[in-house]
Amino acid sequence: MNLRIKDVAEAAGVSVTTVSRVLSNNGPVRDAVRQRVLGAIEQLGYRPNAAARRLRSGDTATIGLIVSDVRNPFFTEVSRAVEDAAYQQGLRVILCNTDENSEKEAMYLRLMEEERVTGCIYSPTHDAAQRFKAQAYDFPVVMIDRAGPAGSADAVVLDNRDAAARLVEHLVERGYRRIAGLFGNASTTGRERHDGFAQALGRHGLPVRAEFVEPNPESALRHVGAWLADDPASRPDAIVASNGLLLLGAYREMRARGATPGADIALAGFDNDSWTDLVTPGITVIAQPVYEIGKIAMQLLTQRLADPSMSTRSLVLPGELVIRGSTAAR
Amino acid sequence: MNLRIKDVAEAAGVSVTTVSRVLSNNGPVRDAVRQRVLGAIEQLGYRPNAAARRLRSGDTATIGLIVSDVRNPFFTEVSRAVEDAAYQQGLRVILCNTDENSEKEAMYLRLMEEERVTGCIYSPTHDAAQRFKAQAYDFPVVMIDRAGPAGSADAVVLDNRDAAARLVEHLVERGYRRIAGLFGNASTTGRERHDGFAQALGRHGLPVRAEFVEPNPESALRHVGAWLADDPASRPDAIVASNGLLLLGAYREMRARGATPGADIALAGFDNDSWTDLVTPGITVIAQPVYEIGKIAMQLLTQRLADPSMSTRSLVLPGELVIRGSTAAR
DNA sequence: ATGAAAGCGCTAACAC
DNA sequence: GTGTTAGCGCTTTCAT
Repeated sequence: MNLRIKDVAEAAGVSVTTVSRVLSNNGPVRDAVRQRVLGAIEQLGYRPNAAARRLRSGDTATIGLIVSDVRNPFFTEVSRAVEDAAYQQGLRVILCNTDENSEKEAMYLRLMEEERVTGCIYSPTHDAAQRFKAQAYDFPVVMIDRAGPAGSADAVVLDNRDAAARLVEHLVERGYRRIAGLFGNASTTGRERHDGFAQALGRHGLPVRAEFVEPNPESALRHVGAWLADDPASRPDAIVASNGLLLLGAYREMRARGATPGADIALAGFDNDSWTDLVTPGITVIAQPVYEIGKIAMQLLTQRLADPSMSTRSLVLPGELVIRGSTAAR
Repeated sequence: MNLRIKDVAEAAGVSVTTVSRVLSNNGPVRDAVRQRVLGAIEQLGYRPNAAARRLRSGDTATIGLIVSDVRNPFFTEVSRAVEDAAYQQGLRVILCNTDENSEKEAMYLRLMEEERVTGCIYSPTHDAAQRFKAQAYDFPVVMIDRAGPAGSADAVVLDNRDAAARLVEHLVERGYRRIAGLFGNASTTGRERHDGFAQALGRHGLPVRAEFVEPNPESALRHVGAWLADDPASRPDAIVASNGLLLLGAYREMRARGATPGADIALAGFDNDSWTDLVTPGITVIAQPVYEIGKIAMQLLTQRLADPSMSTRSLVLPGELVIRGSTAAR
């Protein structure tokens, strides 16, 4: 199958231009001729060479998607949304996992440049987001989950401060007073959620107990373990986790130590991952419109592509507080 | 940044050939010259054009990964394993979700051809697997999770019959007798697991109650709902689900109807998805070596690329029975 | 160790 | 409505 467009042209008795026009469905071709070409393509089993096409046309029809880890259900869903939207528009997706590692991040950004991607959807670590210079790239970038400094790039993010504050309000209303929080140390998101958390506690004159940790279940295990080992009189009566991975670790550690969320200590956090309503009692969470975030990111990208001069936009979506048994009234 | 290799050559005062040699790190270049070229690249911010490279070299360094849905935790993990292995070897990955839809499947296979992928890792629907002709493709294909007819392509799969049989043996040993099974109707895997299930029941002289259904939680809901509505004397006393999605649906429906797995009716199935040991009681499952499946698939692919004449290999991995409370003795 | 030049397969001017 | 041709940016003989 090392057929070239020329072979098709000969088989159909037309020029390569005509074949090209049929393939890309642009430019005038008589219907009879089109059928003849299509027939030849079919019969020979010809497949246009994507690399040649991209080189010549200067349009790669490729978008890059850089996330920390697809195994995080948040990014699993986002990536599916992005891929659905992309393939519908005839765009190909290159998916990269950075593991919150700045070296991988730099390497994948370089990969995007070499691929001459049409655009890129990017979830940067906090440091990378601060340093990010959109002008350094020839393609538009849409940040998701985490934005850089205002105006540095289009972004779609959650209203993190508000969501974290609502979690605190809910806990306070339910009678909890010694509220401790676990926040991811790698992302802007973690900081914003911390700020909303701390401010809300401050409004109630409550002490702020917070840790910034590596955003994985294991680090949650350690910190929650330490908290639970505290003197019962002073240990937290409620724990908040700033993302699904930390929430999972916190839950596991509580169960491992025989603590029932909502009975012994309240537990709440971010991300309505499927396990949170499967366990008993269910876990109170801030649900993010996950699929929508991916979909909107693609829309922002498409619009930016259509009009590069448009001013930078940041879409802030509200989280939804889903109340379950893990924050039962004291 | 519309720099070409020629610009780098001029800046460094060498020929494009030399720059190319430095870029691909092959061919002799004096160290002083190499440094000069590297400096020019760095200073200009040059990035080689991947499409041009691929077109000229004929090597796309790209592998295709076709799965039904990355949101299925099995494929999430597999895809992460494949991507890790691929990027380590300097290969790019194109990920496609077919949703068990044969049109999408055909379209993505065609995409692989146009991309001139180096190789492809593919989880076909049952029908596509039967029809699959490896000779029709210019690149090697490794099937995962589901194999085609013997010898049609390299494959890495679970020992499905054995695993399903062990699930049945376990249930019988625990005192269950009216065992019903839910099996995916789209994949070879579902059939094999059904066969192991049915044979094991047969060995014990037990009746076979099985349904082939669309492999998603919703269809499990319906069937389990119908079973639970049965006359208590004749309704199943144990339910087996042939993959993680069906198991999840079965679990939800049981809880919705107030049935506790392991107390009222036993529940067991495939895929050690994270929720299965979070719920109480935990769910007895066959755990698959998921990350390893992806990793091995890449190894098979790499070896096949190194020696295309090698005879077709099918790697069959054992599942691990993880016993939890959902199959407590009656 | 380095360079000149051909050409990968396609699309887009431009001519007719 | 169709064809001729230049050239996208790179790698790879083949010379030197």
